[in-house]
This record gives sequence, C-alpha cells and structure tokens, in this order.
Amino acid sequence: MPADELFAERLRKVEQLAARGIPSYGVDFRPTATMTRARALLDVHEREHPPEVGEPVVGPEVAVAGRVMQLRPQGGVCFAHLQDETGRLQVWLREDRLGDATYDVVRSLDLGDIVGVSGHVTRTRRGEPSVLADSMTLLVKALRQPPEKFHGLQDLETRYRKRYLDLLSSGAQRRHFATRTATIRALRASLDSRGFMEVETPILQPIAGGGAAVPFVAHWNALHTDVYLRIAIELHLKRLLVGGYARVYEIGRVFRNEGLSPKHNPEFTMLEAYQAYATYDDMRALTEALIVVGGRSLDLHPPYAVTRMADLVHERCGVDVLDRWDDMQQAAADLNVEVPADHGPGATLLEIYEQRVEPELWAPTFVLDYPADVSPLARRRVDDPRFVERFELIVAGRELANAFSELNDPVDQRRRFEEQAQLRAAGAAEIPPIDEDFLEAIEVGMPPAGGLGVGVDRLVMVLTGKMSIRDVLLFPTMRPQHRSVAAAAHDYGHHESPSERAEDP
RNA sequence: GCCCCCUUAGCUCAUCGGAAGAGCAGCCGGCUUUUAACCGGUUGAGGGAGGUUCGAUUCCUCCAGGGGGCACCA
Repeated sequence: MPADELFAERLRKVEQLAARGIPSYGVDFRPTATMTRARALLDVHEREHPPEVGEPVVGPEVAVAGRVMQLRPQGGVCFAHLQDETGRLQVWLREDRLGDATYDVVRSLDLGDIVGVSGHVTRTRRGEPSVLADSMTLLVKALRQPPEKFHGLQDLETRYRKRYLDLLSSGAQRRHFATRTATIRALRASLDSRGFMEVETPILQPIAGGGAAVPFVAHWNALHTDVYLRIAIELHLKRLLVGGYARVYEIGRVFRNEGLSPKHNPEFTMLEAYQAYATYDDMRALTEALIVVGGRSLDLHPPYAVTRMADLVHERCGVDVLDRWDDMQQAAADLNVEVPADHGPGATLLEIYEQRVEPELWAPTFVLDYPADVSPLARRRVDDPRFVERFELIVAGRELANAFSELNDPVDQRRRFEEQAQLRAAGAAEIPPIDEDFLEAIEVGMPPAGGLGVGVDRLVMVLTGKMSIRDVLLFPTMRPQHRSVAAAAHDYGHHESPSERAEDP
C-alpha cells in the first residue's frame, strides 16, 4: 500500500476517535516509572513476596508511557511492547478490564503510536514482565509508520537523513550516541577540575583565522556585508589570555568549506584549551589526561610514545632531513613523494611525513616539532628556529590532537602572517588574510602559553571504533535533496549578496 | 572535481530481455496469557528523463541521491 494511503488510513483513525470525543494529541500523562524501573519494581516485589505456584503476581502500581513497537492483538486481549528511552516493556490490555470504549481505542492502535498505561506490574503465564492495564490513554497517534519492527532501518541514507527513525528503531544506536555525550561530558569535567574556564566566542567572524581552511560565507543583511563562519577557535581564546584569564577552553562547532569524506564533515566539534605559563610539554600531559578520561576499551593508556617528526622521517624513510634541509625537494623526489614545486623545505618535510609516516602510526604517538613555515601560530624552538614547539597526537593513523607553545612575540607573529599572506596572494584560498585585530591584542601582551586542539568527532571515532565520521554525528551533513532546496529558495526569497555575486571557484 | 558500485511496495529482501514475488506493516474477518503471535481473505512497487528493441525493471546515455576510493583536508 502506497505511503499516502497508509498515511490517510491513520488520519482516518484520528478523525474517527475525534468523532467519539477521544483526542489523539495533547493529552497530559505523568509516567511514574520508566520501563526499566517498572521491571526492577517487579523483581523487587517477587523477591519480597515469592509468588505461590499458579497464583498471579500483583506487583506495585505504575504508570508508564512509550511508543508502541509491537502489537499482538487476539480478540479481547492485546499484548503490546512499549518502548521508552530506557527500554521496552510489555503491556497487557484486556477488554474486560478496560471496558468497551477504551478497548475500541486499543483496536485502532498502530505501531508507532505513543500511549500511557496504568496498572500493576505482573508476569504473564509465559513469564514476560508486564503491566496489566487498568487504564490506557492514547497520547500520540503516529501518522507515519515506524521502520520494520524486526530488521529495523537498514538504508544508510535514511539513517543519516532521518536519524530519529534510526534512533527509535535501534537501542544500540541510542546507546552509541549516549557514549558520545558521555565522552564530551568527561572532557568538560576534566578541564573544569583543572581550573579551566569554559567560554563562548564568536562563530560569525569578519576574518576566519586560526587555521588554514576555506570558510563558509554568510550574509549579514542589516550591514550589507558578508561574514565568515569560524574555522578554528584559537584567536579568540588567545585574546582572552591577553585579557587576563589563565586557563580557558571552548568545545564548539567549527566549519570548513571542504568536501565530504568518512573522515571529514563540513561542520565538526573542536575542543581548544589554552593555559598561560605553560608549554607544549604541559599540553602533552594535559592531552594524556583528557584522552584517558574517555578511553575505555582501546589501549589508550598513557604514557604515549614521543618522537620528533624529523627523527621519524629519518628512521622510517632513511633520509636525514636536517642534513638535507636545503635539498628537501630532491629528498622528496628520492622517496617518490610528490610535492608541489613551490613548497619550501618545511612544507615539503610535512608532505613526506604525512604521506610516508603518519598513516603507519597506530599506537598513540606524540609527533613533536613541526616545521615553522607550516605552523604560523606556534613558537619557534630556541635551538633550531626552522622548527616550532608543536605536536600532534596520532592514533590509528589519525590526528586526534594538535598543540603548541603559543607564539606570543607580536613582531614574529606579524612576520609569519605576512609570509602566509604571500601564499594567499599566490592563490592559496585556505590561508586567511592578516588579522590586524588579533595582532593588536598580541601587541598588548599575551603571556607565554600552551594551546591544545582536539578533534572531538575523531576522538569519539577512535573510542567507539567507528570508521566513518557520519556514524558519530547525530545529523551528518548531507547533500540537500532537490525538493527541499527548491522550497528553501522560495521561502527565503532572493537577496543579492556579495557571496552570490562572487564567482564560485 | 574524477573513478567504481548501489537505488525494486511504507519497511526488509528476492527475481528477470517476454505477465514483478515474499515477509513485515496496512485493510476485512476470526481469536481473552501472546513473544517477529497465529489463521483466512485482500490492497500496494522498479529514483527521474531519454535511447536501443517486436517487447526494458533488466542493455546504453544523461540527471539526482547514497556508499567507497582519489583529490582537497595545519
């Protein structure tokens, strides 16, 4: 039967109930127990009042509410499994207890409806814990069918686009996303307990800096100007260090105008934390402390391996990159690593590392000391200014964390921004323009500090063993479907904006 | 942006160059301790647009969406 006929059939039931004065929505009902709690009450009752053989169990009275997931009507009796957040429980609906009027409602129940049931917890002849209903109230008539009751929702696209269907038909999925929340809660608690202050900083920015990524553009009608969605949190948190806070962090969404992949979602959750009078060595300790909070099944117990990038490349590729610094392009060529000709030694070294070393790093490893020219916000090493005090934590070939001793020398910072600006002028759209407002803040004086960024989604992927970032996002970004795009364009009307006038690259 | 694969009923799955089949859900009837309840009856489908063919769901082209890979990705 086509979807619209199934829909019409349920709507017809709503009207029939209404004709008899029975509402299908907006009915107040106060559950006194969850499904899990009601089961527990039955267990306790049976322990304290062991039932005689053949005698019916009459446990405590409860009121439960949930979605109808299974229906087994058989004439004057009907068994249904109701589901709430905690689980499922059978309710036992009898015509002789409910009366004709209510039992007519039972006869019209469909899978997916939400009902409230009051009665004593008991156990049926087959031993199934149940609520023997003294009353039943229809709370919601579902107009659309839930997914197939046995196989659940299989279609990946539907599970991503209509996550509510995925969740309501899969307790495993509900538990899975609860672990994501638990992980984030643990990160927050850990930072709070270390004296970090959680803050909120702007998402709409005139210059989206703090990283290298093409930003999303938004239009601000009142000011007739475009603004950008942030690509990182960094620069505002550093302004707060200037302002005098010693330890700040934010867990929030950042946006990068890039393609989709199992490891990339255009919007994702970043944790950034900054600590005054600390270095990247302190950030390493902090990273270990944070990761172990969420790390359960995986072997993520610190201490982790610590190696310098130059040493890793030397060991794994047999190339002494420090020796061949001025010859790095040739070193890459020798290793069959393709590098754009305009890459300097540092960028070339990073390319070699990312292609040849990083994918092989499975056990948690801190990779230390990145080239300075690819790390414009990090402090140079005193002993070798070609490198900065920066590390990434690599687990299973993925970057989980990125941290450095923050650059607080405003003169060096300006010089590095200007070098970056040259790359931008040469066509690197992912390099942000110089942020004078940020430089001014640094010029007021930012204490030496360590900073840490953690890709929360990737952390959750590692902790839960998921291979796709879509599986740790409740609502992953999906390509808009045509019908909704047309409708949205119509709803919003047409506003000429700089972003619309700009050529799409 | 490129390459490969996928799209059959509301859901879960079959089949096929020659009348598209099932389970669940739905509808009608039966059933007062069921468990993916059961029994009888019954409605309903090839993502979209073209092309090849006597005939296309099947073969071809394009489009859309999805999955994987590449590119991109501090």
